[in-house]
Amino acid sequence: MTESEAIATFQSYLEKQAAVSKQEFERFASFIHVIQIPKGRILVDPNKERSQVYFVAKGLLRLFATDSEGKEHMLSFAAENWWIGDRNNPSLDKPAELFIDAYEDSVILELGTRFFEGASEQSPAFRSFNERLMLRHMNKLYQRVYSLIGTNAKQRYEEFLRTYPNLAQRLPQTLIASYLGMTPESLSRIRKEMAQLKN
Amino acid sequence: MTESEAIATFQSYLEKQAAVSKQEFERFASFIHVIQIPKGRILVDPNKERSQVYFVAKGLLRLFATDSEGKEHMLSFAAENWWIGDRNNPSLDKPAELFIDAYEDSVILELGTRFFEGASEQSPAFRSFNERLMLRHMNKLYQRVYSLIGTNAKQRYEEFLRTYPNLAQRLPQTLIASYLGMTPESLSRIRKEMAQLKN
DNA sequence: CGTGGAGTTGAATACGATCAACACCGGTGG
DNA sequence: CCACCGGTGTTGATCGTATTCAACTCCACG
Repeated sequence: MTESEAIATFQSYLEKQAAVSKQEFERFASFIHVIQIPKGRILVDPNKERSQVYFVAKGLLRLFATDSEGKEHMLSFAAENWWIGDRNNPSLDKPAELFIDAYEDSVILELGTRFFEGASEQSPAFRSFNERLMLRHMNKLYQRVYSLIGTNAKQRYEEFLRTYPNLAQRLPQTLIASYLGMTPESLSRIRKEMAQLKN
Repeated sequence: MTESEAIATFQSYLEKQAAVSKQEFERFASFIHVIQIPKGRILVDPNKERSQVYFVAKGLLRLFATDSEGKEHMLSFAAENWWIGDRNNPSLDKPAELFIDAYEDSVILELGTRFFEGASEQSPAFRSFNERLMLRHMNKLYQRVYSLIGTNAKQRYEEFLRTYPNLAQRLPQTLIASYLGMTPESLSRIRKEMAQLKN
């Protein structure tokens, strides 16, 4: 995927989802920075400060934290037409460090403060879309908190399948398990049990 | 606490935190609706649609979900100078229902879409403060997700004590336990263990 | 007083974690 | 072409953390 294809993807996304016109888009397109990133490469780590918001044009990124023992915990992921990033307020103060890396070869758009300021000024439609997006994001997080404090491992996995049916195939079980707060072994057993009940 | 004291509290909060001037404030103060709510009263329930954002001038509110068995799960709470609400996108689609109630006698400000639109138009300072507020809120949610998927019950409680030292005294253990995704019995044992280690 | 909610404690249970062995596959290099 | 390897997932056995159920204490409040 070329840079201009990536930008075109983004433009069409904003046109459809946010009702941002082509003309408006062109006024802030210069703040966009396209990045090609190969599978496995780390995009953001807590040492090298370079924490922005990213729009995924192609591929799959993940946001995770490592604990004191080096174990990784999936906080978030993003495939095509999704956003990811810690939106400039990094750090889970704790003994945890935030990373973003590419789980597949990806093409992403790096969007900094200047982009958001520019776009919000140039396009009221973008501003209100961005606000709605953040609200939706917060609601998803509440949903996830609820399922973590209120349901067991099997229910969480079932909800995951309902919410992200497509990603369930694309992500390895290890990552899904981590996202859901369980071990890969547990997830494997849950899947086995579910498969048996089908008969 | 009188209505005008409540509004004055809010005004002074916005002045200090958001750099909103008194003059600006007066231009959108008319969209504010003060509510006195006694301990135990339900403010928002999934049936009666009346879901806004609330600013707590005095008292303590909690946002919780009930599951299919009627058990309550604490999603959030708010004491003085905090915000609470599901910001107009209700519903954890699931078999869960969202409620907000007063855990203490409270005085709160009801802030609807018209308030946010008005304030953002009248005061750029408010708009940018509101955006920062949402970012901070999202980061707190990520922090909470991390502690739920990455740490055990004791660590979660210790983190809670560090993050909300004041609320730890004000909230009954039942609610803290629910907030942290454990049973009251477990929390009780954790506290016992911690008290013994002190000696 | 007496009643009910909150917290504590104990015993038994269960869910999920851990540790370890193995199967399966896709890719790499001899 | 096959042998080997590492990564991913599966399965079993055991362990441990947290839940469940139940009884009891302690207050605050009527």
